[in-house]
Amino acid sequence: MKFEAITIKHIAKALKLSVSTVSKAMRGSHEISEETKRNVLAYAREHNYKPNPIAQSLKRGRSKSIGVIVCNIDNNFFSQVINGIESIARQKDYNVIITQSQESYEREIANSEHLSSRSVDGLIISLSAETKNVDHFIKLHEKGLPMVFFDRVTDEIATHKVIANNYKGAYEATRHLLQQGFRRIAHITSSGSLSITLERLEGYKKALEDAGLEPDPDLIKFCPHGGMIPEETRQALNELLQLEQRPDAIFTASDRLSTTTLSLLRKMQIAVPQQIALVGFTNSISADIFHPSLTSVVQPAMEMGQLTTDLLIQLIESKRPVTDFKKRVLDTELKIRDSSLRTQ
Amino acid sequence: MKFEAITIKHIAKALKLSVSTVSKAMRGSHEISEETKRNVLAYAREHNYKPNPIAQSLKRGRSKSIGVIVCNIDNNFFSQVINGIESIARQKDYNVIITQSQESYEREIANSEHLSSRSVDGLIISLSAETKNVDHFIKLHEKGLPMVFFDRVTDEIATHKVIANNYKGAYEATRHLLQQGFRRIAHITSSGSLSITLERLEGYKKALEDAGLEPDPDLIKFCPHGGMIPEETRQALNELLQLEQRPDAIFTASDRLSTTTLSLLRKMQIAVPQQIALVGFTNSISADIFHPSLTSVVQPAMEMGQLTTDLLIQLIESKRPVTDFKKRVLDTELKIRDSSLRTQ
DNA sequence: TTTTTTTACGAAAACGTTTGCGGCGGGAAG
DNA sequence: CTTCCCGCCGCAAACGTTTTCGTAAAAAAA
Repeated sequence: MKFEAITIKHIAKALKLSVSTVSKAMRGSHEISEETKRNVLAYAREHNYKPNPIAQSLKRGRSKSIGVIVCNIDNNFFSQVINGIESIARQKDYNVIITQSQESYEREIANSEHLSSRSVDGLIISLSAETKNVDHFIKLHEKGLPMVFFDRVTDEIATHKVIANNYKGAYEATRHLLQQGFRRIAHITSSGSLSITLERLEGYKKALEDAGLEPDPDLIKFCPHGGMIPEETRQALNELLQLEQRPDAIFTASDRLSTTTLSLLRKMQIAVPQQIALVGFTNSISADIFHPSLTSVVQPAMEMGQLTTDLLIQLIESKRPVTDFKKRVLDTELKIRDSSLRTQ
Repeated sequence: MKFEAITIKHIAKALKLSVSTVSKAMRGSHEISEETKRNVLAYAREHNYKPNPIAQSLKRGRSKSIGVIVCNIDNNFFSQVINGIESIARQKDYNVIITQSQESYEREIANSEHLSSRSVDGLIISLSAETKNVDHFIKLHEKGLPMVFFDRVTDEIATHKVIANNYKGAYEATRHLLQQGFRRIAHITSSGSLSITLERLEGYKKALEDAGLEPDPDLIKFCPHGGMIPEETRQALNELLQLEQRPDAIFTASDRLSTTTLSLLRKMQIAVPQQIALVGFTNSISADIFHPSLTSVVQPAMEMGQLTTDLLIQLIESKRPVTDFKKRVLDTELKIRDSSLRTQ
């Protein structure tokens, strides 16, 4: 099954012109008479001519498409980011090719190779939880492939980055729990190799310290696979619950960890917030109908996607090599709901 | 900023061969000696040669990419479907280009034009709620562009379709409410022009009739924009609540409608299921931590995506025109949770 | 009128592949 | 000693563009 489109040749033949003339007319070149341009444009419009983007790509050496590597889209934070990416890309006539690493280092490498061999013009990346080594991206970056990181970024590559103010977001979340009177606040977080993990951890610790509390390593649990393996989260939670001094609140560091933790607590019949309070980083659109409604640190996901894409396209379209790289930090918002409120 | 890759020409020059020989060697042609093949393959591997997919596309007239049009990915049903699409596409070395209609007819048209002019080899489509007319797809289909519909399908185009058993899913959901003793069961659904809407509506009505109840038109509310406009859902719900005989249960027909309805009921302080019970079509991974946990009709979303993609690729790669089109119907699963349980 | 400039267009190469065909050399068959 | 065949490889065209360069004819300047 094939589907033949009209080409510049057909127009040339029909109008008794050369292909070059038609091409120039289509692009409004000054070396074509107004009359010819009108004729060509009219014919093109009438026959719904669209230049073949593949031929254009081959000629120009640019594909007008950008690749995206995220851990997974089945998650409100990332799907909102992608909404933002798409809106800008579309506006600037770029295609978006989305791939998912599922938090796997190997799949991240496979995706980056696939995308670059697919000749995307640039890459938007949020690292997988398993990733400890970014050589695969360094190699591509050295070859000149523009890339912008968001959310889970790396310091090893000099390029633009867009992140939320994770430190501040975590600080505020923890401070809120402290203000509510909780004292043994645990932290369930993602892989220790992720930038977001460290930043959020710092915010959490600082809030404790500012309240005169010493961060307790026993209360900090890492999930190396970012919660993609449910058992991982279950174990982290179990370890917390079996401490002699059980935590009275938990601060979870990502979307998936937050929902999984809430779900587990519910299954274990542990009342939230009466027995354990909960605050989580999440962009879930349903956080207000959770049981209990979940106090959340919300990231400006859509805006992050838009900003990231803007920066990437700037990079792609810049004539001269860019050396001035920005790290844009966007503020989060703490939405206080029931899961973190001190009862009685 | 450009990023030069190694081409067949470089290999040819290095090995003192012609480009055609290299090309044939790469593809294992029988008219090339084993030794030459070995040399070429070795050199290619060593220098990490990857054929330029754009040049291949131009030559072959196929782009090895498929376009997807869904209403929006910020929704567990669709993101799970896309997971399924991606897994098969990747496996068969196709790219996936995702676009969102946001339930808008105009954006759906714009997306279909954009994708087809981007020379995708085929289209995967779930219609927008606003769409009443599918001429834009008919035109593309007549030109020979392969397409497969899923979820929200149309009878006007003869091609493969993949849907859930909406009739049965709705029937079972309604019957479950009836078995729990509810009698005035309302139905909040999407646009009346959508296939899923009609099928679910039929299932709902049939269950009522089988229980000896007459479907009451006052209890059936349509949301022409599929719930993308929150006000729409609010109004539908308000109208139901203001009936002289208030419903004692609601059956919602889509992911977004379900979560929005639950959220509204909560804001209005209407106890679920005590005052009004709720069952909804939803693939939300968080349905079990909703307040109350939401009884859901779950669709096999991932499987639907996989099946759809399989069928599309069959269509794309088929030598002869396909005339035998299938409509695959997959069973849903009713997950009974708290929101539908009769209290006392 | 002759020369120069301008206008408007066409020819051809190039982007990186794939593929039909033609050719060269050597061994087998006549 | 010819003829034929076959294995192996290169030439060139093609996919649909863009772009450089060349060149007619018309217009302007001399």
